[in-house]
Amino acid sequence: MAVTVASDGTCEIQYIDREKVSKVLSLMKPERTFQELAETFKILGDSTRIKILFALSKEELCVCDLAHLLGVSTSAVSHQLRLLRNMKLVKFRKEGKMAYYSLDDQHIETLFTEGLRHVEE
Amino acid sequence: MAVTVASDGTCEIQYIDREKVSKVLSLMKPERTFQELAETFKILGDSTRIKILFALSKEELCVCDLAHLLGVSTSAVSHQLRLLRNMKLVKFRKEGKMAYYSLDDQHIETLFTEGLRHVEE
DNA sequence: TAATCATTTGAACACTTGTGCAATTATAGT
DNA sequence: ACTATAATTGCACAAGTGTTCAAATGATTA
Repeated sequence: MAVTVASDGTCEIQYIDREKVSKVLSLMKPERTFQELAETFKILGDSTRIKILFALSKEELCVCDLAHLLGVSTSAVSHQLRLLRNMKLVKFRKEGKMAYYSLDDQHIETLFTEGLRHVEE
Repeated sequence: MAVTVASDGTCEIQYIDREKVSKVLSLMKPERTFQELAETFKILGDSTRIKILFALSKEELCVCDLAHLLGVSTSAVSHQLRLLRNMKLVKFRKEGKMAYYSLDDQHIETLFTEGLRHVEE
């Protein structure tokens, strides 16, 4: 066995169960899938955003309603809404000065319902 | 209507649909629940950790196997494993020099299976 | 046209996070 | 005891994140 270390820090020697590793390797999803998966979860990994999504799953609301509901500034809510909009998780409709937001992806709702089940045991 | 702004930046005036807001308010979960939910998703919100969990859902593996599988350093893997250990998502068994890791929470598996369904459409 | 207000935006900031590096621990073999 | 090695750990640092503040935008009303 060679006794060198790859420049990227990955160990080159050490013990490896080739059989297990190649079996798992064959089961791995493409890199892109894992990245999208991580991105999806990352969006849900913030309590402000979770609360926004939860609230919108119950009712269509404007920015100010959301701000009141969560006890944060409208600016903070708006920044997060933009993120959620870019990820196509919420949509909005303009009515005069107001912007009414609602969920754009009910998949997400089942995802965090599943998460709730996990947290609430 | 008063025209002041709360010190915390929350808008005090602006239009609020009291009925909708109080309805949603009554449906909100306790703060703690949202935080735990966010924490859970945050853990899944990193592709290295996702891959580790995915791999471990297929096979019990040692740190070096994981490092090879993912193409990252054992140090990086170990750092992440500690996180996952602290969150009680993985467990490990020591055998000689090796540490064999496996999933400790199959709930998580269903969670990211659900996530996969969402990503893979 | 002014004034008001809901919302958005950009810049700045403190804070968090993931990884590399180097040192360390623990176990096994010689 | 000495060496080798699997894994862990602490430190440092670049990159990323969430919020605030102030300014800007766009719509409504006087």
